[in-house]
Order: sequence, then C-alpha cells, then structure tokens
Amino acid sequence: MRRAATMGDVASLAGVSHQTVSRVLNDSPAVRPETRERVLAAIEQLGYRRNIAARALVTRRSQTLGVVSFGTRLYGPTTAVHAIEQAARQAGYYVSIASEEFLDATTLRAALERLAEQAVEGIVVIAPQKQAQSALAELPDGVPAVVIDGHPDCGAPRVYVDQVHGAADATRHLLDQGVTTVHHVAGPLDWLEADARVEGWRQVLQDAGRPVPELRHRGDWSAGSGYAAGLALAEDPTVEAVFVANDPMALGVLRALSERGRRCPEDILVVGFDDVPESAFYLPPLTTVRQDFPALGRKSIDLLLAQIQGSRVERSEVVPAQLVVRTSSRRPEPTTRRTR
Amino acid sequence: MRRAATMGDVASLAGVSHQTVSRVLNDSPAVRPETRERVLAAIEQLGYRRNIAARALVTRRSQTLGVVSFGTRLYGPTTAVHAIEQAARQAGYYVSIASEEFLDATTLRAALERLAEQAVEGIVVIAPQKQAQSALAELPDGVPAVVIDGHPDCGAPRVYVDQVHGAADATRHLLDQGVTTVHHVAGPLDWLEADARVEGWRQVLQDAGRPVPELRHRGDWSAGSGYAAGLALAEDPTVEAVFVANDPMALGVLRALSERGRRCPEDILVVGFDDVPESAFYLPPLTTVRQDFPALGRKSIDLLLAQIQGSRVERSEVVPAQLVVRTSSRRPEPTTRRTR
DNA sequence: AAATTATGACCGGTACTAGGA
DNA sequence: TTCCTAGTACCGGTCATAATT
Repeated sequence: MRRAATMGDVASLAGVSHQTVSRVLNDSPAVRPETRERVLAAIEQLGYRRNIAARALVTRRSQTLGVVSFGTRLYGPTTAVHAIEQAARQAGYYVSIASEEFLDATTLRAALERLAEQAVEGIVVIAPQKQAQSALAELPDGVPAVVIDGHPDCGAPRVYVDQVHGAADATRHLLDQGVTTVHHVAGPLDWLEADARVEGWRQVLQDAGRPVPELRHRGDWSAGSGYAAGLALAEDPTVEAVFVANDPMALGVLRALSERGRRCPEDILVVGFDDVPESAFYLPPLTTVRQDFPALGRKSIDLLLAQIQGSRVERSEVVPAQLVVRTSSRRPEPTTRRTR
Repeated sequence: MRRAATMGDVASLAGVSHQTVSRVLNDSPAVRPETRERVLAAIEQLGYRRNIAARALVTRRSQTLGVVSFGTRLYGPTTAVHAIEQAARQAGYYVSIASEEFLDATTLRAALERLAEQAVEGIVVIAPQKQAQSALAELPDGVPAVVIDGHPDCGAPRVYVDQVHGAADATRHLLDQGVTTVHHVAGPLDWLEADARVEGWRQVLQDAGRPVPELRHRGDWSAGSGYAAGLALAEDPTVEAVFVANDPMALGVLRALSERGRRCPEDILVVGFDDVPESAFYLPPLTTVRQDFPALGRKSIDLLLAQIQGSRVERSEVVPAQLVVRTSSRRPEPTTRRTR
C-alpha cells in the first residue's frame, strides 16, 4: 500500500505552496479562483484526503461529540440518539458512541473516560436512571456537557420532557371519562421518569379529591412486566382505569385484560406513555402520551453547541408531552355499552 | 483553561525521559517496576491523558471503526448496531456512527466519505436495500469492510441471516396446520430481505404443490402498512393463513382482522418475522421467526477484525433464523373450534 | 553484556513571518 | 494593495538509535 498523498504532494502537483493548499481546504478568501481550481484538481487527481489526526493535533479540536446512552433497546433513547447524530453532523461534528446495555456508576464512568480519551469537544448523556446522577458529577473538567432527562441538580444543562404534565394530562383525561379513580403501573424504581409519571398521576388524583390507589405495580418497561401487572389488575373488580408508564407495558396490560375477559375500553380504560409507532395498532388502539424524542436530541445538540461556542447557556430546556387520545381510553356511551 | 499535561510534563515530574513514560503507557517490559510506579504516580497526579491525535498521527492508526446504518428506527438495525458497539469496544476500538434515515446512493456515499475522513480502520455497513449495493462497490480502497445483510456479490465479506430458510420454515409451519395455502404480506420492494422472504415462502408452496397466491400486498415494514394489507385480506373469505414479512406489519394485520371480525387463529393464521420483544404480547401472541441481531453484530466485528489483522477471511457467514411458535398460528382443534 | 534510559528525527497538518510579483 | 511563495516553529506522541548504568 502506497503512502497516502500529503499536502506537499498536492502542492507540488498544483505548482503552489502547501500553505495555499491549506488555504483552499479551509476556504480562505485569499486564494484566486483560478488557483483554487488548480489545487482542487490536484486534490482530485491524487485522491488526497486531509489527515484529521494531524489537524486535530495542531488545532486541539477533535471535531467529535460524544454520546453516552443506556438501555439502547428502548424506543426513547434510540430515537434520541439518532436525532443527536443527525444534528451533530449537520453542525460539522463527528459522533462517537459510548453506550452500555445497563447502567451503573462504574460503566458510566468508564463510558465518560472513553470519550475523554477521544478528546471529544462535548458530551450528551442520556441517563435517566437515578444512580447515574452521582456519576454525572464527575463529568470531565472543562468538557461541555448536556444531560437528557437528568436530575435538576445534575450539574449540567438539561433537556427533558415534561413527564409530570404528561402524566397529569393522561390521568385527568381518564377521570374525565367518568371513572372514580385511576390505577397506575409504574416504571422501574431507579428511573427518574418513572417517578415523574407517578407524581403527575398522584397530583391529579389528590387535586380532584379522588382516592389514590396504593402503588402496587412496578414494571421494568417491558411488555412482560406489564402483563404481570395486568393479570393482578384484572383480578380486582374495582379497577376502572389504568395509567401505564409506557406503551410496551400497556401492551402487556391489554393482553392480560383480554385473557381474563375484561374488555378495554368497555370494562377498563387504559392509557400508555411514549407513543411508540405501533401503539396506534394495539388492540384496542392505545391512548398514550407522545414524547418528542427527536426534539430532545436536536435541542441537546443546540445547547451543547452553544456551550462549545462559549455562550451563556440556559440551565435547561423543556420539551412538552402531548396526550394522544385513541380508543383504549374512551368510555363508550352507557347506552351503546352492550349493544355490540 | 490551562494547557493539558503532556508526556514531557509527566516525565520531568517523575524524573525520567518522555520515552520511558511512553514505554509505561504501552506496557513495555523494559521498565523497572519501581520506575513504572513513579511514572504512574506522576500521571495520576497531573491527571495526564494521552493525546490520541498525536498517537494516531505517528502510528497511522485511528483505533476507530465506522458503522453505516439506515432506517435506524427499525428494531433489527438498531439492535445490530448496539452489538457492534459492544464488540468493537471490547476489541479496543472506538466506534463512529454515520447513519441516515433513508438510503440512496448519494447518502451512502456521503456516509462512507465521512468515515474515510476519519481514517477509520474498518467499516461495517448495514444496508439491506438493493440500491445500496451499487454504492457499496465504491467502498474506500484499502479499508476493510463487512456488509450486513448485503447482496452476495457486493464485493465485501457478508454476514447475514438466513432469510430464505426462515421464511420457508414459517410457511411450512402454516401448511402443517392444515391450510390449503398461505398468503404473504411482503416488505418494501427495495429491500433484499423482503425478496428473500418472498422466495422462501414461494418455494415451499411450489414444492408442496400448493397454489401460490398472487403477491398483492407490499408494506413498508410499518404497522400501518400491515393494517392496510390486513383490511384487504380480511375481505377475502378464502384466506386461511398469512405470512407477514415482519412483526409490526403483522400487528397491523392482526388489528385489521380483529376489526373485521375475523378471528386469529380460529379463522385465519398469522406468522410474523423478527421476533421483536413485544410480539409475545400481541393479541394473540404472535408466531414469528427470530433473527439473532446481536449475533449479526458480533460476527460482523469478528470478520472485520480478522481482515484488519490481515487474515484471509471467509466470504460470508450465516446466522440461522429460528421459528418461534406462539398462538397466532396454531389452528385450534376443530372440535373445540366453536366451544368458547 | 544486558538492562534501562536518554536523545532526536518524524508523522502531516496549521500558523506565523518575511518577502516577491 | 492583493495574492501568493518560502521557510520554519510548533502540536504530542512513537520509533530507532545512542548512551548510560
């Protein structure tokens, strides 16, 4: 394998100095169009490609942003990561990923360390688990960072979806259907989002003076865990409505209800959270709360770039959640209830 | 911001030469343990971190692998990318992602160009669309590459799931339930996998001497497109069994059937493809064909590393697909058919 | 002589200066 | 002036080689 062409090679082929080649590559205005053409032709001819290691060495800029993510099989993080990539690229950055399947302080630290080794210019952390928050304190010194769905005092600017309002809207919507109260299938204990959704749900019930059912059901975001919770809920004849902390768990609940002969929405109303693409096709179509994950990703990059460019940065940015009403939560008119 | 510590700083603090520091970092045996300790202490004290740009410049190795992916919202590619990251990291490589939402020759070329700029040492391309194949011919010259689910003569070693056998198994399983023939809801025209699944399906029907229904239904992998196909299938009273090219589309079919009052599995049998985590909780639980996406990712890195290390590499590696039988495809015994 | 350690060239760019057309 | 050449000092490592125990 021949050694790759260098700037000097291009320069001598084009009959200019290496300095001029550099100017052309960096879009300096101080190059005559005609000269620029000659240089570009030489670049083309030699298949020259700038050595980014050399460039990074002298400019002290890696042109790379880092992304740390956990639970990458989940719809939310995956979608957000994708949006991050797009936005970062459009801003002229490469993206390096450091993700792990499960999070604990050790793996988060390791992931941050890997990114630090690469001298990334900024880091986006998607770490909605509580135990991530402590490790976040150790974000590399001078490196700008943004946290998605993190804790208010995690030390870095945050971008987050308004989980509390989303959960409140869902719960209020269920109460509006005329039920006495709403049960909740919560997400895992360690997740901040799970807490926020519990809070929104509880708040609305309390404000409405409704009994707050004991929180007995905690899933792990999976359909299987929702199914288990659904079996228990189906046993309880007083249950009229259930707010489930995400869509896959809601799918599990729907299946459990159906197996136990409890019809949705005739007997029990169900609302999910996330609005995964499939939820409109569950049986019945699922009412849910949409989170705009792509917006989350884009805004995190906006905040990060602002920091890199040295602007003062808002401490946080909120993305609203939006209730999407479908069949699973609409109580049929009592008159039509048994006609079908 | 103070300038970061350099090897020379560490060296003078430890009272050795920069060369010795380098040896310590590269685990050279030619360093007295006592000296090594001193150096490590100095590194710790200064918070020294090796500059990978400088290292890459002289070693001509970026320690980075590139991944190109499209349709990153789909379960398969996402899962595979994740496995790739894990495997690459374990092998001591960083991972740079270049993905786009939609693929065409231009975006693929752009993605490969971005990775080439970064001087990645190897590339994994996940590009199961037909139109990707031509652009694959332009894989950067000397850069090792592996293609996941690509065309046999795409020019690079391939790792792929045995789609044809998976589809054949699914179809055969349906015939075994006693139906006359099996209908198919295919994936998008441009996808190789869609073709392979059609082929496996058709093959089995032909071999069994069954009528091959005209291929009228083509979705885009989404539940919505499956729903549309399902509505049409529900109209046709002769349809006894449907093999759907992926799980989300199968979900759409199930919903359409249910809406039109055709029961699954009593009236129509359904089989999907992919085994997404939710499919066990569809109504009814979906029989499907599991693809081992993590294995796909791992094996692609194995092949890539082998190439990088200069070994001769098998042209391709196959990952088997596995039929997972659940409720949606099991015809109830005729005697119990109407009892419930 | 063998084991360590020190020295300087080099990787391929960028940034600067001085000066020519 | 405006554009460009020429030359050189970096950036922070690695490697080959020489020098020192």
